[in-house]
Amino acid sequence: MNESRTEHAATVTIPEPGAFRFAENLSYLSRSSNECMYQIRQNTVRKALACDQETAVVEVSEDEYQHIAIRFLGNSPPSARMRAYAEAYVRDWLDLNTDISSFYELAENDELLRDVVPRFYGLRVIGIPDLFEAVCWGIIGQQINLAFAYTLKRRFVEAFGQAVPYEGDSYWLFPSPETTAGLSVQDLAPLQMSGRKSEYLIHVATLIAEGRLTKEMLLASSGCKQAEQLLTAIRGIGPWTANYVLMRCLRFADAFPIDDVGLHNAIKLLLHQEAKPTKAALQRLARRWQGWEAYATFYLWRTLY
DNA sequence: TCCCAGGCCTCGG
DNA sequence: CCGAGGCATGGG
Repeated sequence: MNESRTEHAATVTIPEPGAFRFAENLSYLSRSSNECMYQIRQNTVRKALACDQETAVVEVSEDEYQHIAIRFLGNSPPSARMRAYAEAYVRDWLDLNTDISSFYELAENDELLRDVVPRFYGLRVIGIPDLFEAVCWGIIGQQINLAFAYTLKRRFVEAFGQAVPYEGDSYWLFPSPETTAGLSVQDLAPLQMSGRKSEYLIHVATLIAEGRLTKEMLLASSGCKQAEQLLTAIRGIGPWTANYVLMRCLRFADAFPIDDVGLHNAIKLLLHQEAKPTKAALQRLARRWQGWEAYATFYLWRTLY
């Protein structure tokens, strides 16, 4: 064995659930070369994590026994807290705790999913475990093309986030709500962020920094609809952003961004139609996805890359 | 130049 | 409740 210099038993392994393929998920993670929150290299993904004041860079890969391996890079061994945090983070990120077999069963009888699901077998809804990051990504992505959204996110992260260095590269931690709450619209203008979006970001940062919006609060809702109402009451968060966040961060399987233009385009292309589906057509399609709207949406999005 | 992007808010009917 | 207009900018 050719061991590297990190000798502090700093690997956590997680058995993969059924209907999971690491490569398929890595393929989704690779969709933008402009992504700044992690780096793909060969068959692994590297990312900075922070737990309390402690930071780490981890490399997530798949070992030969169908386990996910989280290896801590760097010379200082992670604390027990950090190890536990990293495992929970990766479980959430890659959705390792969800049994999706009933989604796959449902897909077999669906005119759209019947063909799509086998193409991307083992793909999970990739999460954005941090609430502030998820809301920001939603707001940033409103109304602009995805390429520009990635650019805006990168500028925001590199201007106000924290770099964790490893082997000459910077692994970025997302800007904190506290830092963002202290910014002004003028601070964000040089990033080419619109004034309106800057207001939204700063406002939601303030809510989260003050503890007036938390994941616990949303998870304690009676259901997806009530959680959606909590979110859409916030300026800058409409139905699309709310459902996007509920899907990617809170992991409501029935979250459904029905207004999403990407979803509309995916359906149009798959059905070889001239026009995008009407709202009524979308509702009709989604009736069969009940309880799994988020997964259905994510798989349909996947067809676009 | 024009239109579309992983929308949302405001305002007038 | 519903539709139109404005927002800012990049990319095809």
